[in-house]
Order: sequence, then structure tokens, then C-alpha cells
Amino acid sequence: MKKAGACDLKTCFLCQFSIPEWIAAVGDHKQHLSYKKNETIFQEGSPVKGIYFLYDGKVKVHKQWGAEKELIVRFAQKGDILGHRGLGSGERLYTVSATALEDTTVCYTDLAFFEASLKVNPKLTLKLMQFYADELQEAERKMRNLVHMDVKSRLADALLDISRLHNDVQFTISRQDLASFAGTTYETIYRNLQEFIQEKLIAVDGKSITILQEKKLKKYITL
Amino acid sequence: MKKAGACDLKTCFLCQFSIPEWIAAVGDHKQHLSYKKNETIFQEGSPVKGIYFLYDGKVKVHKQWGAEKELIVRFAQKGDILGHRGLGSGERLYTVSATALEDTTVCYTDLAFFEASLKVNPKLTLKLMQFYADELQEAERKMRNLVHMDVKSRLADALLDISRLHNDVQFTISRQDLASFAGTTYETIYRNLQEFIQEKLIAVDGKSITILQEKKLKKYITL
DNA sequence: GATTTAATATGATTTAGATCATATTTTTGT
DNA sequence: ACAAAAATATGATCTAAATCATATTAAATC
Repeated sequence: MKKAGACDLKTCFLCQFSIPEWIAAVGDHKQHLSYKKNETIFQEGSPVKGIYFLYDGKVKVHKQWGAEKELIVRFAQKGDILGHRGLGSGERLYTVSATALEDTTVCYTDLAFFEASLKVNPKLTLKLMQFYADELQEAERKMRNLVHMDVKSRLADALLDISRLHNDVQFTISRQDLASFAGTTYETIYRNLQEFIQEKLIAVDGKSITILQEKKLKKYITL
Repeated sequence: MKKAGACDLKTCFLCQFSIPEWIAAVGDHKQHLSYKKNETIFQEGSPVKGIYFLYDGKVKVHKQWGAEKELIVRFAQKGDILGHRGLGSGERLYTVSATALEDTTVCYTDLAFFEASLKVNPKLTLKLMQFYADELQEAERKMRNLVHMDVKSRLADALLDISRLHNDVQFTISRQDLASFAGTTYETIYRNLQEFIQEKLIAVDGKSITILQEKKLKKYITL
């Protein structure tokens, strides 16, 4: 991690929903950090010192299980807030880790300043609350999927989800990350990807996946 | 569902975090409703008209899957807010159902009034945001458990969770609800309960479950 | 208080998906 | 450019837990 150049003070969650008068203060307090591919931005279990906003790059937000296993709860991208789970009422420890999937630039704000921002900008608090509501809905939908859908359907859901996120039918992701996101193992993902390829619903070239028939993929998730 | 007597304007989430000057308005706008055991308070997929606060009784918050299957995401009790997932930025549809587990009284507020309350009471918005953060953390922890822990451990976690909620080592719950909460089937819960009984970690009498050895149960969840 | 309906109990069978094992290819660090 | 480490590929095996089947008991409902 090293310090990086200034962001545009327009892109991130904090700047977008702060009143114009506050933006200058944001500029003063923000730090700009950059992380290389695979670098850890923050670690599950360590104390929350501040909040991050993703300025450029891709980040996975994940929970560890022992040394080997993990669950990816979210992929974050430009503008997204990171570390906000630490704002709960419990101990101030990160409950997830964030790891750069490619070279990444983030803006960072310490907790005190972010909490001051919430006080000064009711709209920010409201938007953040809404954002939480959305994430909670999504987390609960995923929980239900884990319990009631089979792996193939969860993989279809994961692929569509990632495609939506990238706003592109083509994207790049490792099989292992796909497995951790769909809540299963590498081998099972490998096999189910093969099936989707056979069925011509997707095409794969190395780590690049292209969704060919979105409609048919969608059918898997409501069955 | 029928109208019930007035609440004390102190217990619920809304009253607790509103400024004193607002409480009168709350009293004017609140409706008090009561539901019989097994009655639906609101249904997944139907439009969000308002927010509920549980005044008395027990409620399960659950997601349906087809006609037969469900997942219980939360048990709510006195003071708890219900329906708040509807505050997200998407369509205003309930993403979960709420069903009374026993005779229950709730306070109800339409969405417009609740949103006005958020505007008037920054503290309420902040507390609600914190509440979301906590729920999100818990939902993600549960997701990880579903993916990485076996049923016996998830059952241990569920029992401890419910005990914590009731603030009592003894509580009452149907096997089916326990299964839907732990993300498994009735039969599997039945068998694992038997094992816990054999191991003398719990005692069961009809629908009443008593946790005998909390420590040993806890060991299951960090293994 | 009888009848329907729902919840509990428990064994037998099946299966999806995890785990193991190992070869090959691709990346990455030096 | 080369060695070491990751990621991918793919078959074989194993197992936890779902599903099925069928009593029995308890709880609602008329």
C-alpha cells in the first residue's frame, strides 16, 4: 500500500451525498491509498480505524473460515464504500476482509471524520441507511439461495450478478473466487461451468467468461 | 388482525430514538394492531405500506421458497422494528414475510410518517443505520455458517442465538421452525437434537428446549 | 368431543456435492 | 529467463444430509 494522487471529490459515496460546503473538509481529511493486486486493504477481526471508498480497481469483500476456506460476500467497484460494516453497535472490528483483485486506488477517511460527516450530512446518513437496506436484502436473498437452490442455479445467479456489476456480458474472474462467491468448491464450479459451456449459455476463454444467453441463465434462478 | 389498545410510546424503536417533541406526533399517527398466532403481518412480495414495531409477542421473519420451503432470517421480539427492509432504494415490496408465532401486538406507522420521522430525528436515522449494520453483519455470518459449517454446528448456533434472544436458557420452538432457521430439514434437526440430548447438552420436553451446557454447545460453533 | 389437520418420531434409500488424488498449464517472483 | 507457486483440469471415492415412507401423537376446528 502506498499513497496515491488525489481523487476527483465527486465519485465516492461520501462526496456524492455530502453538502457542497462539506466537500472541502472531505478534501482535507481524505487520504488516497493504492494497493497492488492481491494486497489486503483490511482484515477481518482487526480494529476498524476508518472507512474506504473504492476509486479505481476491483475488490473482493470476504469472510475467512480457517486458513483455506472463505466466502465472498460482495465484489466492490468504483464509488463503493468499504468497511462500513464496522459502523454497527458492537465491537469495532472488521467482520470481513477486503482484498484487491487488481491494482486499486481507494480514498480513506478515519472513523471520527466519517462520523462527523454523518452528523453534518443527514442525506449521507439516509443514503447509507438505504444502501444497508439494499445490502441486507441481497444478503438474505443469498442466504435463501444457499439453503434452497442447487449449485448450478447459484452459479447462474453468481454469473448474472457479476455481469450486472461489470455492466458487461464479459468479465474476468478466477474459478476459485467464483466458487467462494457461489458458496461451493472449485471442483464443483469447474464441472458446472463445463455444463453451461456445453449448453452454450456461456463461453470461456482462460479466466474470461462471456454470458451468451442471459435469458436461459435466468431461468435457472427461478426454478 | 384487529385494532388494539394504545402502546406506552416508550418501548419501540421509533419512540426510543425520536426527540421528545416528536412523540406526540407519533402518538397521533400510530395504529395499534393485534394478530393471532400464525397470522401473517405482512407478506413477501406485497407492497410496503408501512413499518411495524413489535409491542408484545413473538414474530418470525421469513422468506418463502415455493409452497413448502422457507428460511427464517430472524425472530423479532418486543421493541423490534419490522418491515424496514422495505426502505431500500429498489421497488417498495416486502422482501420477507412476518408471521406471528403467538398472539402479538404491534404498532404500525405508514411509510410517509416514518420517512418524515427520519427527517426530523437524525438520531433515529443513525440508530436505524447502526441496526442495519448489525443485521448485515449477522446475515453475513450466517451465510458463512451455511457454507462452511455442518448442520450440527448450525443447530448449536441457532439454539444459542434463540436463547440469547429470549434471555433464557429455556424456550419454546417447533422443530420445523428450528429447521427453517438453521437452514435444513425437519428430519435432520430431529436427529441432531437427539444427539444433543444424548450428549446432555440440552433437555427437551415437548416443544420446550432447555440448554444445559452452554459452553459445550459453543464449542460446536468455533470448530 | 369427534374429526380433521398439523407436528413429531424414526427407519430406509438416494444423491448432490465435498473430498481426495494427480497431471498439466499458467502466473509470478527473482 | 527460469524456478517455484498458483490455478486449472479431470477422474474416483466418500459422506452428510435430503428425500421418501409411514407410524404415532398432539393440537386445532367445527
